[in-house]
Amino acid sequence: MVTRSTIYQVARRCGVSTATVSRVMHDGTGFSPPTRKRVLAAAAAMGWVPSGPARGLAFRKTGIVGLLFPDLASFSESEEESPLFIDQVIRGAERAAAAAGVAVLIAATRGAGRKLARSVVGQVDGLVVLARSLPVKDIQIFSRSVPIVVLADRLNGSRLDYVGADNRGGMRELTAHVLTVHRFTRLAFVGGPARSPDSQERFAGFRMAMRAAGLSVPGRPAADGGFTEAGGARAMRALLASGKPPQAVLFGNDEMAVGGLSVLRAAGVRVPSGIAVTGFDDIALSRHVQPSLTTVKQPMRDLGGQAVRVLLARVAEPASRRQSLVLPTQLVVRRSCGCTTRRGMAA
Amino acid sequence: MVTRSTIYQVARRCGVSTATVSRVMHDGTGFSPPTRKRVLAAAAAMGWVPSGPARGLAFRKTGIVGLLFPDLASFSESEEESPLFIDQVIRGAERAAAAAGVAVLIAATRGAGRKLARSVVGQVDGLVVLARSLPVKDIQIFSRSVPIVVLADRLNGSRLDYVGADNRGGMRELTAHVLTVHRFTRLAFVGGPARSPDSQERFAGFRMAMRAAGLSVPGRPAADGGFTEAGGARAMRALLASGKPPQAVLFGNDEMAVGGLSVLRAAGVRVPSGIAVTGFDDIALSRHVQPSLTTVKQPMRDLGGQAVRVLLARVAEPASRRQSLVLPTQLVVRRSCGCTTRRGMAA
DNA sequence: AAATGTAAAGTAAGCGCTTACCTCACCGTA
DNA sequence: TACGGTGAGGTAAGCGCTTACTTTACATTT
Repeated sequence: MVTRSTIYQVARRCGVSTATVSRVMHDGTGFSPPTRKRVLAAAAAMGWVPSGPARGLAFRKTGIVGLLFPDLASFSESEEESPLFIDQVIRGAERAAAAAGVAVLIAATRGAGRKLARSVVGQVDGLVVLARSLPVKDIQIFSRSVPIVVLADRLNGSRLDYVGADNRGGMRELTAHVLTVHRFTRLAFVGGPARSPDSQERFAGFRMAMRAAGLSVPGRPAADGGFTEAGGARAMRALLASGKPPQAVLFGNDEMAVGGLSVLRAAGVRVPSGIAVTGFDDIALSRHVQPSLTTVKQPMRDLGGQAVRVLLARVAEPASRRQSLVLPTQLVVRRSCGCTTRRGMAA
Repeated sequence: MVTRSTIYQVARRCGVSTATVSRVMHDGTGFSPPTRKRVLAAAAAMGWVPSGPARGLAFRKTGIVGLLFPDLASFSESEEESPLFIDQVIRGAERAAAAAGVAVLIAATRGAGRKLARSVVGQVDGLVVLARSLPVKDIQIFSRSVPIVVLADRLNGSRLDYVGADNRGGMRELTAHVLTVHRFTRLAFVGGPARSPDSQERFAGFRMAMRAAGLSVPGRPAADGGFTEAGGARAMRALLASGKPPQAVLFGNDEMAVGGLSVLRAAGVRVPSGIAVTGFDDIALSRHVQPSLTTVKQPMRDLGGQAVRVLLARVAEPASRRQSLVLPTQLVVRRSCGCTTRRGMAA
């Protein structure tokens, strides 16, 4: 039978008051060595574990940070292929949190997740909200109760801390690579959801590079692939069907690029000789597809880690200045763009 | 400034008692429609979010389940390649939990994680302990405070609920495939850590199939690859160096197999024509390596999900009978064993 | 008109822990 | 001998919420 013993029971068992037990447990002062020993022994014998809620109430601090994310997985085509992005973020967050001695409470806000989200908010010292896992309105509301840092897909105009990757710079660099190294001139950019700031920023980077190269700059992405593999495939099919296909297709993320690649394979178009392809994110899969995918590496784990660090900093210092952290991305040249370099060793 | 408002403040604002507010919030009875409206409005206006700790204390239930796992990642060679196993487990757990309206508290118990583990125990209604993330002794101790289900790598002789995959059956089936379909007779089994029940069970399955085929049955694995990619590579090198290499190498998990494959590639040995290779787990990577890996699919996500379900069942019904759930595995035939089938479509 | 029932709302006792404040015994010192 | 100082340890007031038990005010019933 499981029964939590309380500090009161421990106190009784060794004939002291709860205050003394509490003091011993906190390595405080106000007790003699023998007493300490007795208390420790009793606690161990009873398998006492302090009640989180009780401590939380008394301390007004739970030692837990929350991580809210959208349930990408349930929208992905394959149940099995996990959208590594969020897994990595979780890991990074978990590590940074563990380093500070706090645990991470995770919850996906699939659609009607408001109730769960609320309960999470009530339990944590601070919250990391990944991308659009929560309506902006709720983010605002909840931010009255706990510190929140927005991770990726920035909320423009908000006063909340932000951590994200340099989408614009990354895509600019990638585009420039395709433009200058491979000398393609007819590029198509496949975006994610139109209102996603991430997608917008990447598109902006694409435009910057196009403009810098003196090429005509499209006003909008050639297609919207919704950031999913299936969407990428759809977009690719559309591009193939459209009279004169581009020389290179720059996908807004890797998952779409993977979808695009399989459409090209099915259509008998060789990559990169027929059409070059690139992605964004550098998910684990990217180095293993054929041909391996040229992409921009998002420091996913760092994103999670930094988000938690920024969060904890704010928890410790609520009045500190707003932080907005833009982590650098890194161009990862593999085969799909036409380079023959053998970087990013294929497995 | 972030300030949590309390139920007391909400009560004052609309001139009722805290009891009334609480009742309204719980959709209870004992208040008039107009009162209800006032309370709701006040709560919304103040952005009130119930305090988790306070509820937890009062209810003696937090609505959180914990998931403890070993920090595989920090031991893996590459920082980037994530050991998908645990990511999937987390996802499965998160989903099952969300379906029941509870959140998941995760924490890796890297070495000195006892303190964090303790605090997790204090915060949750129940705990899933993945593999050997906690010393058996601690599992026992903590199980006096909260229901615990052991996930994978069973604790033999324990009275705790258990959820795991059919390692023995899976490996038996795989071995039989290699034996009968491909007619190899010189097989080598590369195990994980010697004391890992998972590894032992897989080896047992291997032996069963060998015995059934009338072949000589080794007393111990041909090598110990520690379940890591690097360990698998080491093991493969050892096998190559050992005079007469086997016709097929059955790795105890996919990560080791991947390590083995790269060693073979580097050594110029073709797979499967030179040496056939198989894995176990079916991590996402496996279908993308060259050649794609024949393996046994562990229902990783299900494992996490079922673990949580079993846990919640026990939380709801502490006295119910001990559950021991062994989930079926599934043979996934790809190219690395010599089959030319084109199942498990390569990406 | 008194008795009874009922819906609405308040009172206050916890839940398990922390901690400010207090008591007590015992020490050294003037 | 009286007194202040000090270390050990106890008391009890919260922390924010739930809920059993009451109270109050009417509406019904006899």
